[in-house]
Amino acid sequence: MAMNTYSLEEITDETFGPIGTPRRDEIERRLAEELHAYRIGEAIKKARTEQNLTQKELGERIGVGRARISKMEKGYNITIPSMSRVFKALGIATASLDLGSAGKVALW
Amino acid sequence: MAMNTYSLEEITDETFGPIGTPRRDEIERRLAEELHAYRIGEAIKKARTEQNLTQKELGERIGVGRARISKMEKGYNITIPSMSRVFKALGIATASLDLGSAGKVALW
DNA sequence: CAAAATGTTTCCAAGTTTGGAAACAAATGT
DNA sequence: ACATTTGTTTCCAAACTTGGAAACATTTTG
Repeated sequence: MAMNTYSLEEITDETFGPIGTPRRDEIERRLAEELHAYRIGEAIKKARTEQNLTQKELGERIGVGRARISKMEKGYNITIPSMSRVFKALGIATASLDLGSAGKVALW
Repeated sequence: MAMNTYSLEEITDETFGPIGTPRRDEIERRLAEELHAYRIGEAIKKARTEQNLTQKELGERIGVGRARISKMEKGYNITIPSMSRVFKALGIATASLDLGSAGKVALW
Protein backbone atom coordinates (compact mmCIF):
# COMPACT_ATOMS: atom_id res chain seq x y z
CA MET A 1 0.00 0.00 0.00
CA ALA A 2 1.57 3.24 -1.21
CA MET A 3 1.49 6.21 1.12
CA ASN A 4 1.10 9.74 -0.13
CA THR A 5 3.55 12.23 1.33
CA TYR A 6 3.08 16.00 1.57
CA SER A 7 5.55 18.81 2.05
CA LEU A 8 5.10 21.28 4.92
CA GLU A 9 4.31 23.94 2.32
CA GLU A 10 1.53 21.83 0.82
CA ILE A 11 -0.01 21.19 4.22
CA THR A 12 0.32 24.87 5.20
CA ASP A 13 -1.23 26.01 1.91
CA GLU A 14 -4.06 23.55 2.42
CA THR A 15 -4.66 24.63 6.03
CA PHE A 16 -4.23 28.40 5.86
CA GLY A 17 -4.43 29.15 2.15
CA PRO A 18 -1.59 30.24 -0.18
CA ILE A 19 0.76 33.17 0.53
CA GLY A 20 -0.94 36.45 -0.35
CA THR A 21 -4.33 35.52 1.08
CA PRO A 22 -5.29 37.40 4.27
CA ARG A 23 -5.46 34.35 6.56
CA ARG A 24 -2.12 32.95 5.44
CA ASP A 25 -0.41 36.35 5.66
CA GLU A 26 -1.71 36.75 9.22
CA ILE A 27 -0.25 33.36 10.17
CA GLU A 28 3.11 34.23 8.57
CA ARG A 29 3.21 37.62 10.33
CA ARG A 30 2.48 36.09 13.74
CA LEU A 31 5.02 33.33 13.22
CA ALA A 32 7.69 35.97 12.54
CA GLU A 33 6.57 38.42 15.23
CA GLU A 34 6.06 35.98 18.08
CA LEU A 35 8.92 33.57 17.55
CA HIS A 36 11.11 35.61 19.89
CA ALA A 37 8.67 34.94 22.75
CA TYR A 38 8.84 31.19 22.14
CA ARG A 39 12.63 31.24 22.20
CA ILE A 40 12.81 33.43 25.31
CA GLY A 41 10.39 31.02 26.99
CA GLU A 42 12.65 28.11 26.15
CA ALA A 43 15.64 29.92 27.67
CA ILE A 44 13.72 30.65 30.89
CA LYS A 45 12.61 27.04 31.23
CA LYS A 46 16.10 25.74 30.53
CA ALA A 47 17.71 28.02 33.14
CA ARG A 48 15.01 27.17 35.69
CA THR A 49 15.13 23.39 35.29
CA GLU A 50 18.94 23.37 35.32
CA GLN A 51 18.70 24.90 38.78
CA ASN A 52 16.06 22.36 39.87
CA LEU A 53 13.51 25.07 40.58
CA THR A 54 9.75 24.64 40.22
CA GLN A 55 7.64 27.35 38.58
CA LYS A 56 6.22 28.07 42.05
CA GLU A 57 9.69 28.65 43.52
CA LEU A 58 10.76 30.88 40.64
CA GLY A 59 7.50 32.78 40.93
CA GLU A 60 8.09 33.41 44.64
CA ARG A 61 11.42 35.07 43.85
CA ILE A 62 9.72 37.72 41.74
CA GLY A 63 6.35 37.80 43.46
CA VAL A 64 4.15 36.11 40.83
CA GLY A 65 2.26 32.80 40.72
CA ARG A 66 2.78 29.54 38.82
CA ALA A 67 0.35 30.57 36.08
CA ARG A 68 2.43 33.59 35.11
CA ILE A 69 5.70 31.62 34.91
CA SER A 70 4.01 28.94 32.83
CA LYS A 71 2.82 31.55 30.35
CA MET A 72 6.28 33.09 30.08
CA GLU A 73 7.82 29.69 29.37
CA LYS A 74 5.10 28.79 26.87
CA GLY A 75 6.08 31.74 24.71
CA TYR A 76 3.40 34.38 25.10
CA ASN A 77 4.73 37.81 24.19
CA ILE A 78 6.80 39.17 27.05
CA THR A 79 8.05 42.67 27.80
CA ILE A 80 11.69 43.49 28.49
CA PRO A 81 11.14 44.49 32.17
CA SER A 82 9.24 41.23 32.75
CA MET A 83 11.97 39.18 31.10
CA SER A 84 14.59 41.06 33.09
CA ARG A 85 12.97 40.25 36.44
CA VAL A 86 12.83 36.52 35.64
CA PHE A 87 16.37 36.23 34.35
CA LYS A 88 17.76 38.21 37.29
CA ALA A 89 15.92 35.85 39.63
CA LEU A 90 17.66 33.01 37.79
CA GLY A 91 21.07 34.56 38.43
CA ILE A 92 21.49 36.15 35.00
CA ALA A 93 22.38 39.60 36.30
CA THR A 94 23.32 41.20 32.97
CA ALA A 95 22.14 40.82 29.39
CA SER A 96 22.65 42.68 26.15
CA LEU A 97 20.97 43.06 22.80
CA ASP A 98 23.36 42.19 20.01
CA LEU A 99 22.53 44.24 16.90
CA GLY A 100 25.44 43.02 14.83
CA SER A 101 27.05 45.87 12.95
CA ALA A 102 24.91 48.38 14.91
CA GLY A 103 26.59 47.33 18.15
CA LYS A 104 25.44 45.98 21.47
CA VAL A 105 22.96 47.52 23.89
CA ALA A 106 23.12 46.61 27.60
CA LEU A 107 19.56 45.80 28.67
CA TRP A 108 19.98 45.12 32.41
CA MET B 1 33.68 83.92 46.39
CA ALA B 2 33.82 80.25 47.45
CA MET B 3 31.42 77.86 45.72
CA ASN B 4 29.83 74.94 47.55
CA THR B 5 29.97 71.63 45.68
CA TYR B 6 27.54 68.73 46.09
CA SER B 7 27.82 65.06 45.14
CA LEU B 8 25.15 63.46 42.94
CA GLU B 9 24.07 61.39 45.94
CA GLU B 10 23.55 64.52 48.04
CA ILE B 11 21.49 66.17 45.34
CA THR B 12 19.46 62.99 44.76
CA ASP B 13 18.83 62.55 48.50
CA GLU B 14 17.76 66.17 48.71
CA THR B 15 15.47 65.91 45.69
CA PHE B 16 13.85 62.49 46.12
CA GLY B 17 14.62 61.62 49.76
CA PRO B 18 17.06 58.99 51.06
CA ILE B 19 17.09 55.34 49.93
CA GLY B 20 14.36 53.39 51.70
CA THR B 21 11.72 56.11 51.43
CA PRO B 22 8.86 55.32 49.00
CA ARG B 23 9.54 58.20 46.60
CA ARG B 24 13.26 57.47 46.33
CA ASP B 25 12.70 53.72 45.93
CA GLU B 26 10.22 54.41 43.12
CA ILE B 27 12.82 56.57 41.35
CA GLU B 28 15.51 53.91 41.77
CA ARG B 29 13.19 51.17 40.50
CA ARG B 30 12.21 53.18 37.42
CA LEU B 31 15.81 54.10 36.69
CA ALA B 32 16.73 50.42 36.71
CA GLU B 33 13.62 49.20 34.86
CA GLU B 34 13.50 51.82 32.13
CA LEU B 35 17.17 52.34 31.38
CA HIS B 36 16.99 49.69 28.65
CA ALA B 37 14.44 51.80 26.77
CA TYR B 38 16.72 54.84 26.86
CA ARG B 39 19.63 52.83 25.48
CA ILE B 40 17.52 51.19 22.77
CA GLY B 41 16.31 54.66 21.80
CA GLU B 42 19.88 55.86 21.47
CA ALA B 43 20.71 52.91 19.20
CA ILE B 44 17.71 53.61 16.97
CA LYS B 45 18.61 57.29 16.66
CA LYS B 46 22.25 56.51 15.96
CA ALA B 47 21.39 54.00 13.21
CA ARG B 48 18.84 56.38 11.69
CA THR B 49 21.06 59.47 11.63
CA GLU B 50 24.01 57.51 10.25
CA GLN B 51 21.80 56.69 7.27
CA ASN B 52 20.71 60.33 6.93
CA LEU B 53 17.08 59.46 7.44
CA THR B 54 14.50 61.74 9.05
CA GLN B 55 12.02 60.39 11.58
CA LYS B 56 9.33 60.85 8.95
CA GLU B 57 11.21 58.71 6.42
CA LEU B 58 11.88 55.96 8.96
CA GLY B 59 8.24 56.08 10.03
CA GLU B 60 7.09 55.62 6.44
CA ARG B 61 9.09 52.40 6.18
CA ILE B 62 7.12 50.80 9.01
CA GLY B 63 3.86 52.67 8.61
CA VAL B 64 3.93 55.01 11.62
CA GLY B 65 4.20 58.77 12.04
CA ARG B 66 6.98 61.06 13.30
CA ALA B 67 5.54 61.16 16.81
CA ARG B 68 5.92 57.44 17.30
CA ILE B 69 9.55 57.38 16.13
CA SER B 70 10.37 60.32 18.38
CA LYS B 71 8.96 58.49 21.40
CA MET B 72 10.94 55.36 20.59
CA GLU B 73 14.15 57.36 20.35
CA LYS B 74 13.39 59.29 23.53
CA GLY B 75 13.39 56.08 25.53
CA TYR B 76 9.80 55.27 26.38
CA ASN B 77 9.37 51.58 27.13
CA ILE B 78 9.28 49.65 23.88
CA THR B 79 8.14 46.11 23.10
CA ILE B 80 10.29 43.58 21.27
CA PRO B 81 8.03 43.40 18.14
CA SER B 82 8.09 47.20 17.92
CA MET B 83 11.86 47.35 18.29
CA SER B 84 12.20 44.57 15.73
CA ARG B 85 10.18 46.45 13.09
CA VAL B 86 12.30 49.59 13.49
CA PHE B 87 15.67 47.87 13.41
CA LYS B 88 14.67 45.75 10.41
CA ALA B 89 13.66 48.97 8.62
CA LEU B 90 17.14 50.27 9.42
CA GLY B 91 18.74 47.23 7.78
CA ILE B 92 19.46 45.31 10.99
CA ALA B 93 17.89 42.07 9.83
CA THR B 94 18.94 39.87 12.75
CA ALA B 95 19.49 40.45 16.47
CA SER B 96 20.05 38.27 19.49
CA LEU B 97 19.72 38.49 23.24
CA ASP B 98 23.01 37.69 24.92
CA LEU B 99 22.38 36.06 28.32
CA GLY B 100 26.01 35.38 29.11
CA SER B 101 26.43 31.90 30.58
CA ALA B 102 22.78 31.13 29.75
CA GLY B 103 23.48 31.47 26.05
CA LYS B 104 22.13 33.55 23.21
CA VAL B 105 18.55 33.80 21.99
CA ALA B 106 17.84 34.86 18.40
CA LEU B 107 15.11 37.51 18.56
CA TRP B 108 14.49 38.23 14.88
C1' DC C 1 -3.34 3.51 42.91
C1' DA C 2 -4.28 7.48 45.62
C1' DA C 3 -2.62 11.89 47.17
C1' DA C 4 0.21 15.66 46.45
C1' DA C 5 2.84 18.49 43.63
C1' DT C 6 3.62 20.58 39.38
C1' DG C 7 2.35 22.55 35.06
C1' DT C 8 -1.38 24.49 31.81
C1' DT C 9 -5.39 26.92 30.33
C1' DT C 10 -9.40 30.05 30.48
C1' DC C 11 -11.58 34.05 32.12
C1' DC C 12 -11.21 38.48 33.76
C1' DA C 13 -9.58 43.16 35.63
C1' DA C 14 -5.87 46.42 35.87
C1' DG C 15 -2.05 48.51 33.94
C1' DT C 16 0.98 49.55 29.89
C1' DT C 17 2.23 50.31 25.11
C1' DT C 18 0.94 51.80 20.57
C1' DG C 19 -0.03 55.37 17.53
C1' DG C 20 -2.35 59.47 15.55
C1' DA C 21 -3.78 64.46 15.67
C1' DA C 22 -2.53 68.62 16.74
C1' DA C 23 0.00 72.20 19.12
C1' DC C 24 4.52 73.52 20.17
C1' DA C 25 9.77 74.02 19.75
C1' DA C 26 14.02 73.85 17.39
C1' DA C 27 16.78 73.63 13.36
C1' DT C 28 17.48 74.50 8.44
C1' DG C 29 17.15 76.78 4.07
C1' DT C 30 16.22 80.89 1.16
C1' DA D 1 13.63 87.66 8.88
C1' DC D 2 10.55 84.24 7.40
C1' DA D 3 8.89 79.82 5.74
C1' DT D 4 9.65 75.04 5.83
C1' DT D 5 11.25 71.00 7.70
C1' DT D 6 12.24 68.29 11.55
C1' DG D 7 11.66 66.81 16.18
C1' DT D 8 8.86 66.83 20.71
C1' DT D 9 4.96 66.74 23.74
C1' DT D 10 0.17 66.20 25.28
C1' DC D 11 -4.17 64.09 24.98
C1' DC D 12 -6.79 60.30 23.79
C1' DA D 13 -8.60 55.59 22.17
C1' DA D 14 -7.49 50.95 20.85
C1' DA D 15 -4.72 47.01 21.47
C1' DC D 16 -1.78 44.32 24.23
C1' DT D 17 0.60 42.53 28.51
C1' DT D 18 0.38 41.37 33.30
C1' DG D 19 -1.23 38.54 36.76
C1' DG D 20 -4.48 36.02 39.84
C1' DA D 21 -8.24 32.55 40.69
C1' DA D 22 -9.78 28.48 39.68
C1' DA D 23 -10.52 24.41 36.92
C1' DC D 24 -8.08 21.02 34.53
C1' DA D 25 -4.05 17.91 33.12
C1' DT D 26 0.12 15.69 34.00
C1' DT D 27 3.83 14.03 36.73
C1' DT D 28 5.87 12.51 41.01
C1' DT D 29 5.80 10.39 45.49
C1' DG D 30 4.28 7.53 49.38
